[in-house]
Amino acid sequence: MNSKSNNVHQPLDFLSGLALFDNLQDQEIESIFSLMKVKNYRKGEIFSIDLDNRPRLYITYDGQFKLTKVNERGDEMILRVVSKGEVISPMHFSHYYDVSAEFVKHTTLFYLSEDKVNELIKSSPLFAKNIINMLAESIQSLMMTAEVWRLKNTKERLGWFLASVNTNNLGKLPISKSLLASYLGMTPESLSRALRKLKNEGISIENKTIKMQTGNELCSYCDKVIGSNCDLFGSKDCPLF
Amino acid sequence: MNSKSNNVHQPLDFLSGLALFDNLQDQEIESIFSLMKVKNYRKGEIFSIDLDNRPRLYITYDGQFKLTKVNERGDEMILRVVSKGEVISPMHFSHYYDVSAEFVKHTTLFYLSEDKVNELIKSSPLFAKNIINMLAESIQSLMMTAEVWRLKNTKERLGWFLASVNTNNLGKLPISKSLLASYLGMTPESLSRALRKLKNEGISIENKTIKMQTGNELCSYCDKVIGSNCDLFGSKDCPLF
DNA sequence: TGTTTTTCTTGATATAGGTCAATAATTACA
DNA sequence: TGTAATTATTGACCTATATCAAGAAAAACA
Repeated sequence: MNSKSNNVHQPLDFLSGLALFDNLQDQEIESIFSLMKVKNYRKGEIFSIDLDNRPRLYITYDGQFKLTKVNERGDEMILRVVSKGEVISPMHFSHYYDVSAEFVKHTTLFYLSEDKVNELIKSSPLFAKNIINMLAESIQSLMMTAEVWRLKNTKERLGWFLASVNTNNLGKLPISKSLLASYLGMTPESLSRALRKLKNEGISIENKTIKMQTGNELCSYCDKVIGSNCDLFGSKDCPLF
Repeated sequence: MNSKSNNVHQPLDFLSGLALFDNLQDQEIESIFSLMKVKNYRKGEIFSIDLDNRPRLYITYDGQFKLTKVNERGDEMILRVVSKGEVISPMHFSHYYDVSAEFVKHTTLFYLSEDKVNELIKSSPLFAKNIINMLAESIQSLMMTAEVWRLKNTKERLGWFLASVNTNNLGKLPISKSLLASYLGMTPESLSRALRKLKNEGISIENKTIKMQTGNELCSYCDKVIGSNCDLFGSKDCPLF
């Protein structure tokens, strides 16, 4: 990748902060970085990940996009919202599985070809372990999402999402309400009604920030996976124990 | 593992047929086999995969079980039905994610501890690649299931499942109707009604076997991922192209 | 082979959440 | 700063599928 010499460190620092490069030496990361290509996408742009351009691994250097699947009727399902620092590897999906990336913000992606990734896996057991961890996280997140869709009603789904945002993003909503509705598998109308119900329980959103009356109202929507990086987790005040 | 010397080859042959051991040498598989433990489960038995006994990788030597998640209200969601030859690796789930294995048939599992698996990953890039493939397949299957639940109605869900059984299991239903209903996220009543609608389209089930009037009625419920191992796939008779 | 138990099917009814349409609140833009 | 465009909210209504209850069919058992 050709960058001006004065800002070449910025993306390198960025990469070494990612779990995908955990335990790798700086020079190793640097050599991987030299194999990467960059691509920019404008807000609103859609990029179909199909047979032609899938076999890759993408790293989100900046921006945000949603990974979606659309059926014949035009109904859309959001598989994942991918933000800065997150990795997706469509190279690990079936070659016949068509998904689309729809960019919510102006986005810069770094990518590695399937072959390069597989070479790295072969040559570096540490990198292989990081890839395994990344896939494992993806599985965990898909299982959680499945559970949320299947076993929770609209209010519980929203509560669950807010609880996770509250522990992992300091109460600041990372996405718009309509994107959230779609991500949670409901209409904006239902999200609005769910929000009203939560307001009765002391939970509200004021310009993209979660507000609570006493501060622990969302605990009843938490689970052990999202709660595991909460300050209260496991303490006597945590209702999960 | 201590087996009688005369039937020790049977499980070894079984293991070398698994994708998890692709490209590994016989002696390598043998040495992995010697690290494995066996456990038998009776039909109906439930085994909770939680903090205490999760960090493992399980191989289903024989039988069948469902991997389920239950919520506070007692609603159950089937994440996966695991049959002979299939592998699950709860060691790759979050340590706080509680799932249960409920045995549908008498089942024999082989397992490896998390540490052993991680050692193998470190020492064998080929094994690491196989683990990656296994996780990737798991991701693919979870994405498909999510799509089925979210974007298809009951009739379409059933049609999709039957189409996949038809290409991958020669039209023989691998599970009972009530288990199927639960797997497809509907009640047995809804499954029954969906089946009646499909009968009008020339698709029916007669003692656990799919019957069709002309033989291609299920094609309209197929998708590229399940269709990719169908004889018609890509031909002029395949409606997906 | 008959009897019990389980599984499946059918009909009647209930309900969560979708759709449609109108209005309100934001945000973008000139 | 005002106007247009977008996004969010509310209410009325509708529909797919769950629930409940009864009966039929199939499987298990003795």
